[in-house]
Amino acid sequence: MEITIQERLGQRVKALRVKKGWSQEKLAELTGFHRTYIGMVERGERNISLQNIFSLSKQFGLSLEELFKDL
Amino acid sequence: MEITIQERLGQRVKALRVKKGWSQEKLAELTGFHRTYIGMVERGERNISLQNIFSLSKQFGLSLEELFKDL
DNA sequence: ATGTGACTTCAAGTCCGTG
DNA sequence: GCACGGACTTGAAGTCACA
Repeated sequence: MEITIQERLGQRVKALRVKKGWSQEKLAELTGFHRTYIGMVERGERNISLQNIFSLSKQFGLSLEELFKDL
Repeated sequence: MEITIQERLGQRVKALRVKKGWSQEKLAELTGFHRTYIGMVERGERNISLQNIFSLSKQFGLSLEELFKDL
């Protein structure tokens, strides 16, 4: 079973979040998303929209290009 | 008025499509999207999802990183 | 060959909770 | 601090007739 693009992005988001020392709740608070949604995104269960991808990348201080680097 | 991220992506998609010599209808056929949907994406009127962004990037033979380069 | 408004449908995204 | 579930509301996906 191939890993999907949303799972790959989810893993990236989780790695970045942990690196920042943030809980899912903290990232939810920073981005304005719901805490359960962050969890679903990290598990690759949600097909996130461009706007929301952009919100996450900004929170991590990354461009979209950087966010998707080697993904 | 700032240009939005979806408008920037739309312009990028259009530029890539034109460079390939494709009409919106041709790109629609290749990606499986509706012709009018392609137009709306190019005009930045749709908040496109990760899956659909990925479908477009594959059609252009680009990685997501490349698609978002300097965007 | 493309722009636009108006749809319907179903997934995105929220909010309550539990172990 | 996180995964998971049920029951919501909102918004993207996808289509069409017409200009």
